Amino acid sequence: MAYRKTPAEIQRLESAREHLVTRATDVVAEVGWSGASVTAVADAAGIAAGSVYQHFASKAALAVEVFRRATGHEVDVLESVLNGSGTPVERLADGVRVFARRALESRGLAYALLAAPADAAVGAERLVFRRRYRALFAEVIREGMAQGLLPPQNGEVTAAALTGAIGEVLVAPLGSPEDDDQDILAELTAMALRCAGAAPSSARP
Amino acid sequence: MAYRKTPAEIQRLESAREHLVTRATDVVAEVGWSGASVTAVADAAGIAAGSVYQHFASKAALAVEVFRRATGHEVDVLESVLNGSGTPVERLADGVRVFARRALESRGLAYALLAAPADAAVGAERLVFRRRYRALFAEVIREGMAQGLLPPQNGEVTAAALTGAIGEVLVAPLGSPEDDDQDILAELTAMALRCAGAAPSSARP
DNA sequence: GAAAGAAGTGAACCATCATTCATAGTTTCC
DNA sequence: GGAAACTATGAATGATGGTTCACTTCTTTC
Repeated sequence: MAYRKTPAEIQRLESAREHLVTRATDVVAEVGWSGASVTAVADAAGIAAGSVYQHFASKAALAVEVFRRATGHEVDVLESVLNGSGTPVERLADGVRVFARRALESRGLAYALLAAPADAAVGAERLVFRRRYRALFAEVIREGMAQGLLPPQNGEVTAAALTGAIGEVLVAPLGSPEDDDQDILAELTAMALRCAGAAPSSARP
Repeated sequence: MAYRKTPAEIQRLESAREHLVTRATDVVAEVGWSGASVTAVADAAGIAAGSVYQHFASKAALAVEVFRRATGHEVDVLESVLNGSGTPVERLADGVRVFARRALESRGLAYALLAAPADAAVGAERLVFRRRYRALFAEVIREGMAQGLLPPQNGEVTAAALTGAIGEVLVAPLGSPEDDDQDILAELTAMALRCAGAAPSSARP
């Protein structure tokens, strides 16, 4: 008499939700938050608009999930690089490089996550993640200072600056059309090291 | 028979428009773009909602005017400082300091202009002004390089980074509550100089 | 296979605001 | 003073897009 979801059914629902989040992310990457209406997202996922509400209480909740998923992944990657091997300065350079490369490889999504106008809930979430980025950078800078590789400074300020600087450089339609991503990457990394006060060319080759 | 606006009438209309822009700016500074509905703005200016359309073709046009007015002023101030007296490095430091101080003095407005979610027209305008900030910084950096005060670098990238870094530091609710604006200002300026690669303490005292 | 419980559907609903417009009020000019 | 030209008003209008819900379709259980 009692109806209980069979494991297969639970699995199916779970992957339907997953699929929705994935496709919603695609839509956001392509047309930005503003273009990602419930209808558009539902269409992309191949379900009815109403069905979105089987998985999420509101559009905002879905948007937040999309943001968390994508950004969380980037934070994890950055964290593992920043806590990897090498001197703090080398790790900082690697972190910036990896972060920027990934962003340049999927510009649409990067723009949506970093800068595009978004609804309030996503905006709030952005602040949370910015703080996490900042904390990660701040820690490496602290280590660099402790080891005498970086000059004394307010690590929080530098970390915030790095976060902002990287975002701006990646998002701004810089100078000449397609100014060669390789160049941008190199310049950005060099800038980040200067910003933290690293001695010139103390980074990994 | 013909009706011609008398000078006094023209004056009255002009200052009504002015008053509207001013009050709209206040509203935006207080509650952000999202809270600045036509009704709210009209109320603040003491006129009816419909009257807004005597002065502006659309809400977006008013928003753009508010943004241009406020941001244009900041750009002018920055420009005059960056083109002032002293070495390029000193001027860069002064520019960052002045810009940041002004932003900290009216945080609400600064946030609205720099970072707050805004409608598309304002977003587009923001890009335009960001480019102007970038150009201003880039010029000083170029001069610094020419005079051998700054190391070789892609000035556009550094300039974009500075723009982003300053914005982020100013907008982020940094670390400890009220971390003393004076400190933030000093650290931010120091960071900017490092970022451009200036030799330590080559700035004005 | 049939009843019960869920999930899926999509058209209708509704809230929010920007915008309009019929009306009222002002200013100009003879 | 009064006609003409214009400005101000604010309630009504309309567009957008998230959310609901009566109904259909699918799953489970016996």
